Amino acid sequence: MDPERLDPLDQAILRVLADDARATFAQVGEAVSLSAPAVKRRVDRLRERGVIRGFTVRLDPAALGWHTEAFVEIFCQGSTSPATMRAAVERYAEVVSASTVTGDVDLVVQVRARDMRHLEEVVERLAAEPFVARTRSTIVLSALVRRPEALPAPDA
Amino acid sequence: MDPERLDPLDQAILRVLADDARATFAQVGEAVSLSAPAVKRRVDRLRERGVIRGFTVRLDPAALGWHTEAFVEIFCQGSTSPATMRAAVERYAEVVSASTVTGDVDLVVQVRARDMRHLEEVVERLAAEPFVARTRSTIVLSALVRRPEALPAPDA
DNA sequence: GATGAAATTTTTATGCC
DNA sequence: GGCATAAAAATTTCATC
Repeated sequence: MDPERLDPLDQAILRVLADDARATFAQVGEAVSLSAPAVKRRVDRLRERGVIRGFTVRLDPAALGWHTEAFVEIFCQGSTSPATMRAAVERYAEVVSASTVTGDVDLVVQVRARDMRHLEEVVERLAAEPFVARTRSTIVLSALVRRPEALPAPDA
Repeated sequence: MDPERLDPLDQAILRVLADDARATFAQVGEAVSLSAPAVKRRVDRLRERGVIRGFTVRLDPAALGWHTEAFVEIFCQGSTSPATMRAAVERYAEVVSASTVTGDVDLVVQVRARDMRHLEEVVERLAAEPFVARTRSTIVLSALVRRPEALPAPDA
């Protein structure tokens, strides 16, 4: 799973790019004491290795019309394969994340909606999926921390 | 909250950048039928407006040493302010997201850890926070969908 | 095996229409 | 918003440690 460990320079580069993925190679290089070409070569290699999956934009959900968020816990009927759950849930533009979990709940789906009315509609659609026995929703009141980007793990 | 609605061109640009934030303005322009300078002006404006908060890198958690994930539900003693919760939870490098929620639980914290041993240690640290009465953890078995980037909301 | 300096190509950033 | 241009950055080449 860790074919080659990331050296401290790679980690530093990733931290800079996590903060600003459009920083120039020269800027990253300045932060980590490396020349622009050296940074580019390391970034290219991190992409080849799959450590870097891509680059994306961080957007303000509210500015895009998403004013409501919730965790929808789903209890499945009988045994449903993760592949089935995934295929179903993937089709929802409103689904942020979906995870199978331990415990009495089978699936936790994080949903974004325009408003309560929209959220209700999404939950109803989810509840109507053939493998869904029952749902339980928890509304997000306040998003205190949102840090989706994985950073190099702190040392043990 | 929506000072000016995003027109379809802005939405298209954001979708391209969500997929590849390092695409050149010319590439984005080709996808949305606009010249490179026109794209740049719109992107600059979207940043000024705060719709675009920044650019970041998508990394493979496993390649970085994160092999375990969990939802830790936290019950608070008495009444704790969101600011207090936030300040506490923010200091954890392992915290991906934290949200105050409706229902019997007060706070849902999404945690990433190197392994079960590390997760246990993080949960113990959280449980020892002064405002925490009790925690309940749910381990993520399989991450079916991970789509952190907010995209333009589908029309009503 | 990885780096830095220099040369070349491409992109970005601006002024103008 | 497009076009043209100057400035900056990315990318390639090449020599070095």
